[in-house]
Amino acid sequence: MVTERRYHHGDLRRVVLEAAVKEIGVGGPAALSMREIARRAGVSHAAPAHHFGDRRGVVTAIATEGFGLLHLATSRAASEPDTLLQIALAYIRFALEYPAHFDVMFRPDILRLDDRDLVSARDSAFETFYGVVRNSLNQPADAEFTGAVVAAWAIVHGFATLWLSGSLSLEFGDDPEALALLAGRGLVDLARVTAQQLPSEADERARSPGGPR
Amino acid sequence: MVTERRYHHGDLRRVVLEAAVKEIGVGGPAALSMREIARRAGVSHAAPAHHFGDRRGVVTAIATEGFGLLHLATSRAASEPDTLLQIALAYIRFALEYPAHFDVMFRPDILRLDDRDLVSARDSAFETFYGVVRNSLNQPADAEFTGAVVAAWAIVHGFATLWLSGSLSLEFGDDPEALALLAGRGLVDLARVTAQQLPSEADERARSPGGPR
DNA sequence: TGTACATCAGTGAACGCGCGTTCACTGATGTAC
DNA sequence: TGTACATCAGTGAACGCGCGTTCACTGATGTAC
Repeated sequence: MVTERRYHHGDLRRVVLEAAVKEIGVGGPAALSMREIARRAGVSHAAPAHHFGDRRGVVTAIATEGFGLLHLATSRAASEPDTLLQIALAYIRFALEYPAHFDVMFRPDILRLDDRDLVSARDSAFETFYGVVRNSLNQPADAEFTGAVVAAWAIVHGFATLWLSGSLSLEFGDDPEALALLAGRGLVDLARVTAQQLPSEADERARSPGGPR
Repeated sequence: MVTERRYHHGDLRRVVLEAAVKEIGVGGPAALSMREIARRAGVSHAAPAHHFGDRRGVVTAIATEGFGLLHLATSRAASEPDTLLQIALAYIRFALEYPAHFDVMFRPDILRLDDRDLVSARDSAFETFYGVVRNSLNQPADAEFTGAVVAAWAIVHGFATLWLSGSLSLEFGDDPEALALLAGRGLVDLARVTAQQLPSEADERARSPGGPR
C-alpha cells in the first residue's frame, strides 16, 4: 500500500474509475462531474480528462468493466447443473453487487455506444447468456429461442432494476435472493395461466419478427 | 386555441409539465433544469418555481401523473377475458407510450417519495395490478401470490426497460408488441425448465420471507 | 555509468457559461361595500 | 355599476457557484548513445 503522494500517480486510471463508481453510487450517473471525480480521487481537476477525455469516456469505461464482470459471473454459472436458475441468480447478484456498473450499462444516452471495447465486452456477456438459454431448452426452434431469451432477460433485468430502485424491498422484505426464488416459482404458476391466454403459436408466428438478429 | 400572450397564463402548471416531459424525452431526467423548462414553456425562468418549488417538485408531479395513467390503462385491461395477458401488454404499452413518465416513476433519488399524491397514485396503480394477478391464479396461497406478482412485474418491467434502453430493438427487430408476445410464449418454455431446477417448494418456503407486506 | 533529450502525466490559474435562488416589481383577478 | 384593496401569477435583474475546457507549466520516466 503506497500512500505517499507522488507526482506521477501510476495508477490514476484505476483510481479515477473507482472514484466515479463511488460517486455514481451516491448521486447516480446524472450528477457525475469530472471535477467531483478528481476531488474524490485526490488529483487536480484536469487530470481525469487526460485518461478518459470526458464524462462519457469515464462512464463508457465503467460500463465496459461491468459487462466484463457480468460475463465472468454468468460464465461460472454456465457450468452448474441447474444452469438456468444459476445464471438468473448470477445476473441478479451481479446487479446488486455492482449497482453503479449495472446502472450505467443500460444507458445509451450517456455511453459511447460505438466504443470498441464496450461493444466487445457486451457481446461476450450476451453470447454466454444466449448460449445458456439455448442449451437449457431442448433444441429450440429459432422463434422459441428468441422468445425464451427475451423472457429470461426481461425477468432477471426487471427484478434487478426494481430491486435497485427500492420498489420491491418496500413491499416484499429485505432478502432479494429469497424473493428471487419465490418469483421463480411464481413464474411457473404464471406461465400456466399465460399459456392459456396467448394467441395460438400459429397466430404468433404469423405476427412475429422472425428469429434473432 | 388562445395564442396571444397574456400576463397571467392561466394554465401554466399544465404547460410546464408538458415542457418538462418533452425535455426529459430529449435529455433524460438528469439534464432537466428549471431554466430550460421555462424556456420551453415560453415563460420567465422564475415562473415554474411558483408552481412546483423546484426540480423535484416537477418530477414528482410527472411521476404522479404517470401512475394515474398506468392505473387507468391497467384498470381497462382488468375487465378483459384474457386479463393477465392484457395487463402485461397494457403495462408495456404504457411505458412505451409515455417513456418520460415511466422513466421518472422508478427513480427514488429524484422524487419526493413522501409526496401524498404520489403515494396515493402509486398505491392505486399497484392495487389494480396485484388484484389482476391474484384473480388470474386459482385462489393462490400468499407465498404463491407474492412470487407470481413479483415475477409478473419483473417481466413486464424488464421488457419495457430493456426496450426503452434500446437493448432489445438492437437485436430483436422493431416491433415491441410482437416481441412481447413471443416472449410470452418463451416464458412458458422457460417455466418448464425452471420448474425442474428450483429447490422444492418446502425448501423454498423455509427460506422465503413470508407473504406480502 | 552518465548525460541529453523526448515524451508522458499531472498541475493550477483563468475563462466563459448555465444554473438555482432571491427580490423588488408589475400586471391581472377577485371580492367587499 | 363603480371603486378600493388584497391577493395571486409572472417578470427580469442580480448574485454567487460549480462546471467543463483551455493552456502554459513542471515533474517524472524512458531511451539513445
